[in-house]
Amino acid sequence: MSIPIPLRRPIAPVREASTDTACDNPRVSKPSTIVNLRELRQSCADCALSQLCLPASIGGADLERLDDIVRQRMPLDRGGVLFREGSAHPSLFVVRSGSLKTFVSLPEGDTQILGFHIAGELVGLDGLAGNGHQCTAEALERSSLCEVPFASLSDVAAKVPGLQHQLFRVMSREFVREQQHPVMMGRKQAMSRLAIFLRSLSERLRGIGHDPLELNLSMSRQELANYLGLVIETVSRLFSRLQAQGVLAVDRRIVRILQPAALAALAEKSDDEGK
Amino acid sequence: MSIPIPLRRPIAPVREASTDTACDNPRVSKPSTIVNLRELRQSCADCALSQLCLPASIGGADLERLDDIVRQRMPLDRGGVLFREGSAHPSLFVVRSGSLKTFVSLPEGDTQILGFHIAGELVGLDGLAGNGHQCTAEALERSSLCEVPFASLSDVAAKVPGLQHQLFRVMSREFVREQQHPVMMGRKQAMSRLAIFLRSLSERLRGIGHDPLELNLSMSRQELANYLGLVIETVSRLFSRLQAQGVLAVDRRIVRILQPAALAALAEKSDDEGK
DNA sequence: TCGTTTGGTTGACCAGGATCAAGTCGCGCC
DNA sequence: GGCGCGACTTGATCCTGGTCAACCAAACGA
Repeated sequence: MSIPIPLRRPIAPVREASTDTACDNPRVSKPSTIVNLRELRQSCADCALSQLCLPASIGGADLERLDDIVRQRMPLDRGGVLFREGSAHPSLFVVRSGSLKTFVSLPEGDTQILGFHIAGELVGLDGLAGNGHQCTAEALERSSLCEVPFASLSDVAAKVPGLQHQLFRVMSREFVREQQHPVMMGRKQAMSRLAIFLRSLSERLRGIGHDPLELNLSMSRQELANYLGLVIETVSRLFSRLQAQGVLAVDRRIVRILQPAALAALAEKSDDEGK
Repeated sequence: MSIPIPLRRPIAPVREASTDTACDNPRVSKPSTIVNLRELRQSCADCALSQLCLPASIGGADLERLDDIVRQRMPLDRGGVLFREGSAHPSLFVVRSGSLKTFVSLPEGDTQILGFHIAGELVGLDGLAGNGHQCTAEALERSSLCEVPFASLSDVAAKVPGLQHQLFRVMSREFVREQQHPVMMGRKQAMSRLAIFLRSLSERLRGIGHDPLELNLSMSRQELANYLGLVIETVSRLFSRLQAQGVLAVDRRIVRILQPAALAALAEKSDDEGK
């Protein structure tokens, strides 16, 4: 099954004010992709995501060393590519606002989406093994990110033990998150898969202070189906069924969870027993 | 779908000589689970896996600091549990010989196998996020491992930049390996899934110097089916079909790849086109 | 040597989800 | 407004893989 990759918009820096919601620090005002140190330090210290991100439990002086190497990227528009499979000079990215997908391309022209990434989540861990990035990361909507070139990160982490430790923590956190994907795909009932996905997204939104019952899906049905290992028609039917049962209120990509308990039951239902 | 977890054999240390094949260094001779420093240093330096493992590109003096914290575990028998979901004091493990599976338990009593791990591979990355291990690791056959308590590892990595770097590399390597699981599960044709698995295992065996065409499966059909997101009968039928087509020679758990090209074609066949 | 057990294979049948094919809706554009 | 397009929905049909059940064979113990 192939996903038609939408045409890429140019990735050139955009100048107008971004629509970030997760952070409320000063806007970048220069066309450069690297803001000056003063602005940056402030951004890490003030960032609403700092507790989820690298700065967590790092003191003021050490935080400056981190600031030295963190680059704040210009916002990426929908379809903008953060990195591609095989690209050298890998970086670690933290999503500040918006959302991305990561995917690999398969021999016959198919793709497999590996994950969706919302604010506070790391992207690019696959690039640290020394062979460049192993997947492609693309924005699902206008998104802003912080970039940490891996080479510098490694250096600074060696000098700042707290950062090293936190880096291990967040890497492990992403590793565990990734493990949820095969758990979901292992379910043989399509309904379970969707329910697991919705609950997981709901929890992640809660983690960044959003209403966990109001899901604003940034991915298309096609992308969601691909991620779930289903076809688009099945996903569409599942949404309709959940809407008919009163579990969800679905309005295009806006999904409201009306009966969290019912959704949980669907997610946990095992494959064999009572279908 | 539930996997019946086999009865655990006692995990008590066993004294007789182990059957390791990957390493040919001196056998542990004391009932203690920690061998003395002299023996250990030698083991890391001499270990056939050192290039895949943490010592890679670490010099003599630094290697000793690593040796200080690496514990060589008594071999685990089939069914022996390395760690369980939720267990505190997480460690990183490197498989020296044998093989393990990692899995999570699901609400309704089901399980999902997350991966099979052969010599040279890391197990336990899920435990570094600070909430203990998030899955259970169990030996599929008699296996020996090296253990690195994460707390000490973190300390030493802070002092040995080369180790820190190598640690990032191997973590990323395991991260990428893990990403192959959903790629495989995303295929809708059962045959593709099995073919992808067999090829991947074959490649991993090649990486540790084994014959890549002679697969000695250490997991049961049940475990394999669970990993692939299929039922045991389907897996059994697939093996029979591949045998009938002359692609494989299957004798219980010994699988010989007779037509690597045919297997590759099956693995890469996309879901839509031609069947 | 024979039961017994455990793991695996094979067959018959069925159903859930894929496929194929029409619609429908929302939205930008002229 | 009306057109056209892409994203999504819905229906009808088919087929792969799940289910249920019987069978087989290697390993083990009495």
